[in-house]
Amino acid sequence: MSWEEVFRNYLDDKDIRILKLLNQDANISDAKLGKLVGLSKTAVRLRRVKLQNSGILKIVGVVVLQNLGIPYADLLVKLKNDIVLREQFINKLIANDLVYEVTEYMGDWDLLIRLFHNNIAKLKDESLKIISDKAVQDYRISYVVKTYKAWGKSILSSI
Amino acid sequence: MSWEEVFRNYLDDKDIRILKLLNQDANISDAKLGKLVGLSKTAVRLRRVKLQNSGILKIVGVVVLQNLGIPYADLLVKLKNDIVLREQFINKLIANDLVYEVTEYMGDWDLLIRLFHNNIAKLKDESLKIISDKAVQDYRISYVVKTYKAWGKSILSSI
DNA sequence: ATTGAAAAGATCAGAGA
DNA sequence: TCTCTGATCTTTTCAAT
Repeated sequence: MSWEEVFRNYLDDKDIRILKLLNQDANISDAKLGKLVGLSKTAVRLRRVKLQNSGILKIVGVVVLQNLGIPYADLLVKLKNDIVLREQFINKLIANDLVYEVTEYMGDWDLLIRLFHNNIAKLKDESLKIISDKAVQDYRISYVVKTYKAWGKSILSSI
Repeated sequence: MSWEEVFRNYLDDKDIRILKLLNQDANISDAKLGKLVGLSKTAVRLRRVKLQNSGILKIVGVVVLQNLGIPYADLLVKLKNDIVLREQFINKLIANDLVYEVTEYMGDWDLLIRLFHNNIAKLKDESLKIISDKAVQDYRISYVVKTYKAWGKSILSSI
């Protein structure tokens, strides 16, 4: 079962190929994309811009923390049943520069929070600071050893 | 406490500014970066390429699953203490197109696996298939409701 | 889809620290 | 030795047709 087979429900083959090629190499030009996909560069351009405007495709400059040697950790958090507190807490997380990711779950845990810091001691301090918020009911900390794959692609080999 | 203060231990000010600007907008040109940072476009280019070659910076075309309406989930997995089984399992995950992320932890859980599929039923099937591997000792499934922030930036507003 | 002007990308020899 | 600069040439982008 592949990428294409899932995305086929949402996009046509040419859009899927464009996404796949841009996932492999975000700097590929519209002209090259066109040759590979079988469209004029103008047509590719229109499709690409449409995908970007709809938020399906994002070209992102990502700092790979593990290649810098910066330690990071994931917090699993269970929140109290207070919508206002919950919203304030999430907004605080989004505004916090040291928070790399915030994902909401349905299930035992409410949030996954990924954060980073200079060293493990500071990482723990920041984690404790975050979970001391009154919106938090329970939590678990997991320190990251290594990320093998991210954004749908292996990040160990190649660019 | 900010981005810059953490990265200062690893990079100089100009590299940090380049990373930050590219994180905000991956399509900014070397010339504009140069004006903002105070370098010629050639100098910016050299720094950017160096950051990319060292794996610290990646410019990635990302498919934003939630903007496509594709459901995804995180599996927390505890592995058995068998190095060979463990390695085979991780390699299988990396090769699996439906697996979006694989992160290794130190702690109660060994792996975070993020995967996606057409619908929740298939997502569950694929999850069960993955955790039926003989390397797996225990697991938890968390379905994702929403991702607020990723790659160090809010993904709800803006590009 | 084609065109043309403006912008960006890529390369290089030489300056400067 | 390492980094920056400015000149030059190629390619891409982008809007108009």
